[in-house]
Amino acid sequence: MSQSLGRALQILTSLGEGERSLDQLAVELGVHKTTVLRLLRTMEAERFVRRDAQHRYSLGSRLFALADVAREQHVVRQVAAPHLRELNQKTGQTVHLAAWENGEVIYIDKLDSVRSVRMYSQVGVPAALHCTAVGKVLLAAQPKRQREAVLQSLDYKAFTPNTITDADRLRDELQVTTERGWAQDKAEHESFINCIGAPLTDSTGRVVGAVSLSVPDVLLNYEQLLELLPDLLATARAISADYN
Amino acid sequence: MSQSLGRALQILTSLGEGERSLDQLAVELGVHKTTVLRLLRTMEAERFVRRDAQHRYSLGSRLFALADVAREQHVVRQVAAPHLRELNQKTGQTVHLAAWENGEVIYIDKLDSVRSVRMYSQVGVPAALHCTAVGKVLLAAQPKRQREAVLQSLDYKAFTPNTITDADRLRDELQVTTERGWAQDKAEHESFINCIGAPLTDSTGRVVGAVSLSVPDVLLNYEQLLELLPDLLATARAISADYN
DNA sequence: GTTCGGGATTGCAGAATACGCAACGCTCAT
DNA sequence: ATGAGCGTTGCGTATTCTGCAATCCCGAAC
Repeated sequence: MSQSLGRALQILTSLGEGERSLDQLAVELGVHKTTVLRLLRTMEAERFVRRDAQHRYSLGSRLFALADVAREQHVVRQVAAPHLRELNQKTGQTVHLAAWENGEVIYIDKLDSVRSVRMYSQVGVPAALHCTAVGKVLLAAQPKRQREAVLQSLDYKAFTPNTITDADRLRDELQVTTERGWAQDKAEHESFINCIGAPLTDSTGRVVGAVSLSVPDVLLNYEQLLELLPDLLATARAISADYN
Repeated sequence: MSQSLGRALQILTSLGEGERSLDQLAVELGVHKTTVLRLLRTMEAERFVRRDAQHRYSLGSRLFALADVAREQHVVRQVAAPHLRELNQKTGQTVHLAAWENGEVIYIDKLDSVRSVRMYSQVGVPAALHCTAVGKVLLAAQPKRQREAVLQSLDYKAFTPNTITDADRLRDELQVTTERGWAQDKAEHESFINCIGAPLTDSTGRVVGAVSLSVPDVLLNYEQLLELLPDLLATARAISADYN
């Protein structure tokens, strides 16, 4: 592992939370100002960070440019996008697209509900594995070894009273998920919000992503949400079919 | 300057053009595979890159997450956004927002024309300084020393027959720009596309950005474009006023 | 099932590189 | 004027990075 690069990435992450001055960053990383300065210089030269007139640093424009491509490059996203829009319009509810990345489940795309009820998901950020529909779908699809490893290492934070908080119950839940072909989240992550999620597969049957519908209780109760299941599954199938 | 960090940024830039394998990257950078591997590992750990099952590397999700914040953070963009939308809707033409960053002019935001005539600008990417309205506005606003330095170092690439190709003529043009308070681009960057641009100032009068309108000749000739000048200037004033 | 080959990965020793110290400079405020 | 608070620079040291060579892994071909 490269030390200086690691620190540089820390800097970027930190700048993601807001502007910083030179030694604010030095203190945060616990290194000498000089070190931070040299890293910032390097990143500034490539426009990964920018420095304003008052010598405050923030994220640079090369980052937007890259991010736009990164998003587009995501093959899953490309083929899924039109179908997600359709599902979003037909149901009027919040639609999520997520993919397995590097031992985590990451939200790749999000289409908000027409009634903008705020949800704590964000594109590019990892989803909890034990209490989201997409998390369960993707975890259930992992090879046994990896799945077990993850089951053991999760911290099972209880977000709501319904959250599954131990490996055994989650293992059972994954089993059910695999068998019926979709996952549920009955207010396990956010109180009063239920979700259902389905897997996306490539031509070989390998799971490459997950789609989900999220609906606040006040709009539809869980049984009413289930009436949208056929739409969700149809969307998942359509995306999978497009995904040659 | 940090060497390893520099190489890491090169890797990211390269991945921005598409997926790469380990030694594709090694060849591209002209370094040993080991070196590339260590850098990739570090970035993978922070989700700046991801690796698929076939060991091909691509940009990771941390990047989207950061970019979203970066864009929002851009103070200019925040206050400008609603006004730009308004200008875009009123005129129906392509609107650009750009800012000075680090010796370059970067497009921060772009709202397309309703008639989607394609333009070669892209958010996050630098604009040419000698042949775009935003470039002229922002260059004209730089302190003399820096302005002169830039004037000398530009390469004055001739994109069209109208492009200004030497420092002296550009210096005059900047002079005019400053005096009348707005800049023109009469098909200097793309043939058949004219632009007008105006500066955004903060409360102290310092120029913090530029807005421009771009219209293809087939829709409006230059004189007709000038009829939109009051709208452009009004928008620029409104943004500047909001920018406390 | 075995062998082959391409690519990824690891250990290691040498050397370039990044590190932190300390001194300097700059700007702003008192 | 004077000083405080930051940012910046030069430089010697040793830590970190580098590239080589050997090894491993995985899939393909026989």
